[in-house]
Amino acid sequence: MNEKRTFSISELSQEFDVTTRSIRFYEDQGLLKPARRGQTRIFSTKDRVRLKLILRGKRMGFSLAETKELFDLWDETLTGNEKQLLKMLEILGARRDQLEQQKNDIVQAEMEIDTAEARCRESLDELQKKKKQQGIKAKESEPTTT
Amino acid sequence: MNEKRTFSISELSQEFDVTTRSIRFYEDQGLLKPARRGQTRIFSTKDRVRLKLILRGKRMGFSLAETKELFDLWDETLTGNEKQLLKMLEILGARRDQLEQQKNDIVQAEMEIDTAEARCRESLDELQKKKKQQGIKAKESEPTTT
DNA sequence: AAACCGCTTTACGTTTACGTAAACTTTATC
DNA sequence: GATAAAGTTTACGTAAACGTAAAGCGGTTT
Repeated sequence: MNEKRTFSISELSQEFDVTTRSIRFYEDQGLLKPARRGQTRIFSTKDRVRLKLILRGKRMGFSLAETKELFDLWDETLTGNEKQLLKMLEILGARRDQLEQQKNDIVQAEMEIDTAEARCRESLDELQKKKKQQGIKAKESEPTTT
Repeated sequence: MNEKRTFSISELSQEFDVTTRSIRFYEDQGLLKPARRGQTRIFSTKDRVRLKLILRGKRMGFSLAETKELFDLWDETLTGNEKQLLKMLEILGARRDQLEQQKNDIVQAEMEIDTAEARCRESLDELQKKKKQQGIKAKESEPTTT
């Protein structure tokens, strides 16, 4: 089940198009905890998943600190203290609300893009018409070679 | 049609829950262009709309620079140069793609929240059962007062 | 007139998320 | 065994987005 593949820093770097510097930084901030063989980092599939989550979080506007908070909380949750579990549920609820907000934002943005695009096309059409008109005028005033 | 109401900096600050410092900063960066009566800023409804767009942009992970780029481009677009219009359409298309990506991210996030929540509830249920078991044991071993 | 309020500018400080360079070790290749 | 390639640490630099004083201006309330 739990795949036991491992990854080098450059493999992950390439796969997710992120610099090794960033990956090391994420480790430094406690978001990743790769094993070590001597000095070199060895990333597990769990690390890989977390990296994916980090990047998605960024795309969604989450700071690294926020993402780390979630990771930590999730780890604590696994130990199963009741208070932790309730807090986790609370936070998950908040996340859900946030996602709703983002969905609304997206819908709004899409509508605005629609109208903006429409206006652009209108303007373009008008320009095209003017061009054609000029073309006709030009032809009318063409000197005849006969 | 075009409402001619105006707003003070503190009105906007309160309405959108953003500091006056931020608003001034947005102006400084060229995102807002309020009129002036003497020294004091007077914001139009257009400024208000732009502020709303700025904030939504932030929630969606856009930088101020990106938002400014869009504003500027849109202003230029109004002058109606064909090249500008085409570029605008291109950028709008890119935005659309980005929104699609964000939608996917949201769907993924929602799924993960679902499973996380489910696990939390399972853990809680188990804890509850254990509590009940202990309760029964406690009753069984209660000394009878008769 | 004094004190207060809201607004202003100027300017230095701070946090986040890396970039970049230097110098060093480890691993692979010829 | 030299040399390149990939990895490492250390450390200083930077851009973005404000925060946070400090000090001044223009009304108005007492």
